[in-house]
Amino acid sequence: MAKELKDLTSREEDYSRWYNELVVKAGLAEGSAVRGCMVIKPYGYAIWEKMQRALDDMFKATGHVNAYFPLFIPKSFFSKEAHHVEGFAKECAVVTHYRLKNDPDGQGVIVDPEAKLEEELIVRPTSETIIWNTYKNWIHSYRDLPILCNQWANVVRWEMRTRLFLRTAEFLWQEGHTAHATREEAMAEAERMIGVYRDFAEQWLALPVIVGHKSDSERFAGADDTLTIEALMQDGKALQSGTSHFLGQNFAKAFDVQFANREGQLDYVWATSWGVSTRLMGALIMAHSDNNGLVLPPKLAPIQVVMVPIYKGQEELAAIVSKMEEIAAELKTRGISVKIDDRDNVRSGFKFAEYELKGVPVRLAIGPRDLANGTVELARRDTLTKEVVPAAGIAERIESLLGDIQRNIYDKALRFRDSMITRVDTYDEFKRVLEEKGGFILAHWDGTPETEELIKNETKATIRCIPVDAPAEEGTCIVSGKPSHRRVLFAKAY
RNA sequence: CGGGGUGUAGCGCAGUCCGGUUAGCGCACCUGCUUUGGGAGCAGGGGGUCGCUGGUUCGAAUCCAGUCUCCCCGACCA
Repeated sequence: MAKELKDLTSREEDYSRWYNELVVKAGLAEGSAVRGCMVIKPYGYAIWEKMQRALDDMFKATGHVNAYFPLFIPKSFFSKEAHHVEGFAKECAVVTHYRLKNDPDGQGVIVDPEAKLEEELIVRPTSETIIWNTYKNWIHSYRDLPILCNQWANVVRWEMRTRLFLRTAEFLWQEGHTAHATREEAMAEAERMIGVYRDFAEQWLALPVIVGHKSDSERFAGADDTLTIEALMQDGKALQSGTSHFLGQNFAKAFDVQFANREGQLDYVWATSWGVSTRLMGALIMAHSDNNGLVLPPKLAPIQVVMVPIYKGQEELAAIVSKMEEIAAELKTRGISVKIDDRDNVRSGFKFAEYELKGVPVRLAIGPRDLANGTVELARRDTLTKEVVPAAGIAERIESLLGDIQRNIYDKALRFRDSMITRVDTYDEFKRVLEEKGGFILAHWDGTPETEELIKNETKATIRCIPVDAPAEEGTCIVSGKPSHRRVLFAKAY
């Protein structure tokens, strides 16, 4: 039987197809009846739930609480912050009516023209406006600050082109919105949260990221500063995986949110917002998968250990399954999720391939030979290796193996990422590296939007970020030759 | 929104150019037997408003018009 999955290839087009096919075949998500939207299937959603839980814990640990704000935002809210509306107006879904009626001329229903809304409602593309309209009522004194809220929600952005997980019309995310008494406190909050995202990406997704500031032109609409984590995919393209914005007093001024400070004077509050989305699922898939399918970090795998019996006849199966249940019980007391696949309508070889496609980190096979010898066959997904080991002490061994796999996946991604960072000093070299190798490029830039725009138009590469840990280094811009004080990070991006 | 492709069984496709038996094939599914340490074999069986709407015709999956979906590329964007 032919392999279901195409080969992973570095050619851009094929990589796109491979990604899409993998997402569908591994049972993560599929297209929907509505253009640009997706159905997240139970297996994919289970991964998202694990991400949610881990992130939520990290938010709580940094003093945040959850809240919920409306899906619909009155249109007028968008005109209050000029940059914000410019950034989002073009891609919003708009509710204009509130009722349907039977079509008088035939079957089906039509929009009732009588039911036109006086003010249109915008389906939230992000919630800054409605939240700041609400915070206005919550904040009167410095004693009301800080407000540290997070919202888990869906948002809609009517993008022209969509891709499963990476850019869908509707997507799931969390958005934190905080209000502070001082500029310094708000800046510290924005920096703390990008740090939370970096830790989450590295420790849970096993994904190394580069933290930095966005350039003026890539900054969030309405922000004074945008911090980002940038990850590298296996095809050499970058993926913005999370952002944290310092909003200054822009939204406070737009929504007139003032408070009395300790000195009894009125001042506008300082704000941040930060978010990560189901796009992280795309990052997870593209960063680690191989030709056999997904490779999931154990900490996010819905099934961490799968057990496949190898048997002839019902009696043998019963004996093997009973042994497996014994091991499974022991694993469960250690908090490890286990599945025993005792289906008798597919053969073991089929199951092996299927769980590899789904990225299950550890596989245990037990056959009559193992029963006789007191052994099990232990296979790991990340290296595709297997060995026969004693059944005694297997739970402990698996627990430590899961940790090894988590580390190994991260280390592998880190080695790849580091091998794909190239320093260049001329524009010719820049173009050559981009063409032949891809990945991140560190180069000097004169800091002007004109140069940035020119590079983008000529090469499709953008400034992913100005890394926070970039050492001061005198040099000259690769395009204009003007002086530069540090290198910035370029790449083609999703 | 521009260019290209696509839509026929749960999935993947052929058939469309050149209209004409009861619309086929592979996988999956069901039944039986044999198999089982890396995607099993044989035999039998079930499953279709051919994306939707309208038109041409004695007759449309096939021709014409309109419309929608999904995929790829570009612009936009997280």
